[in-house]
Amino acid sequence: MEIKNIFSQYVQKQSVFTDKRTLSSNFIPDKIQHRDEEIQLLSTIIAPVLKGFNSNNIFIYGTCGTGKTICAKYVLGQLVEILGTHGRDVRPIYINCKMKKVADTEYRLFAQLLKEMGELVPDTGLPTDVLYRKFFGNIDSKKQEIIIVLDEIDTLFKKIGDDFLYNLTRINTELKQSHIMIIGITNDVSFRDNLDTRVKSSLSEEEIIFKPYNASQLKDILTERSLTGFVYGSVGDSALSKCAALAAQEHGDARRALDLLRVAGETADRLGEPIVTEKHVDMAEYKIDTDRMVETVKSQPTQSQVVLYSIIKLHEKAVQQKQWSDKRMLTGDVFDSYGAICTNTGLKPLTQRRISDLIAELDMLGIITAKVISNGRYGRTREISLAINENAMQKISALLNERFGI
DNA sequence: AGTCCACAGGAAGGGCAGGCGA
DNA sequence: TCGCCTGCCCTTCCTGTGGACT
Repeated sequence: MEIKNIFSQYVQKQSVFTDKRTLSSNFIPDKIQHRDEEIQLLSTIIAPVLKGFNSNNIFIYGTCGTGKTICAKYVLGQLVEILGTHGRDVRPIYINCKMKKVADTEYRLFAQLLKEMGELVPDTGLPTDVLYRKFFGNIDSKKQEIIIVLDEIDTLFKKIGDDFLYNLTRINTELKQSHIMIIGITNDVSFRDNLDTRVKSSLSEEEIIFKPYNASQLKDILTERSLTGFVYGSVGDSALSKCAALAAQEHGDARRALDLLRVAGETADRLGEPIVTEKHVDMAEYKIDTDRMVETVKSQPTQSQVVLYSIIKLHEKAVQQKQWSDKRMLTGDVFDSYGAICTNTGLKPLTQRRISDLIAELDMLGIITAKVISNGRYGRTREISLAINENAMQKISALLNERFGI
């Protein structure tokens, strides 16, 4: 079919969507359902800012998709609106600490904070304390309240420790005109316990816990969003229930529920069907998992991809030899397989120590599972297995075969 | 109870790319 | 341009570890 025809057919075709943006997990609706208490508590803690008083730092805990980020953004949005009318200067800065190469080191965190304040600094080359001073100078240049939202703060803590938190809170004692407030958002409930005592005491923070949504609450959220996102009557009630039920199984994850509904709608559109049904939700579930995995693998550096490729090759070999149940993949096996692939492709091999770290990273990403086990006198190692579905595996295997296969 | 294996994982340092100031 | 500084990635060296085996 000619491209022109594809486009013209697309334009003529009826879509189930009216406004797809409202089905995105980043979309902030006018009213957030089933989070009244949390929003009220958050607002109460932040409220002193309205009178120019310093407010406490806040830590928001809750599993994935429980509305932590959206509520924080919602409340800050309202605050900025009200403060604007009072002529006060408040500046919320949102940083996602999980973003690789963006805010995953202390240097990058401060570079990102400065960027958000309109000051660009080089990616490398400057001492970190120079960035501190720049940041300090920037915020203290006028009277203002800086509210820094550090999303997924536990990821940054695991990587670089808690010095950055200590430094951020200590800045307040030196600021003459301004004040910094920190809102930390984390999935890790034990996050605070792992902090150093001096950081804990300098934080003086309040805690808010977001409980997971249940299936009925998720359905309410989906119903509300579907009213603005879909053509009236184009989403079956059973499809909404299925999205809610599937997401409820995954720790009440609203993000997941919205993704499922949106992709189910896209699937129905692509098939030219006017109503989104359970069948589309099933197809969406499979597609989301596959796409996410493939994208994650694509974004990995070469060496990580080779390590994953060697794990896939070992897995395929075990399946071929029908030894899958009794043959386990260990770090040593992966390193040997990796070495062979490097030799064949002419790639410079890294050391086993480094490969060990890369295996741990792949585990963190959920592409593989690597469990530390002890085989008694046969040593302590990691038992490795793939954690991706068959469809994703085929796509990833083809992708890596093209790059590293011989 | 002691030994031993195959690593895990921490610490220190080297090499590299890139920025800064003279 | 050059020396010096930085962060980051990686290597090298090392100690620690859990449980099967002796």
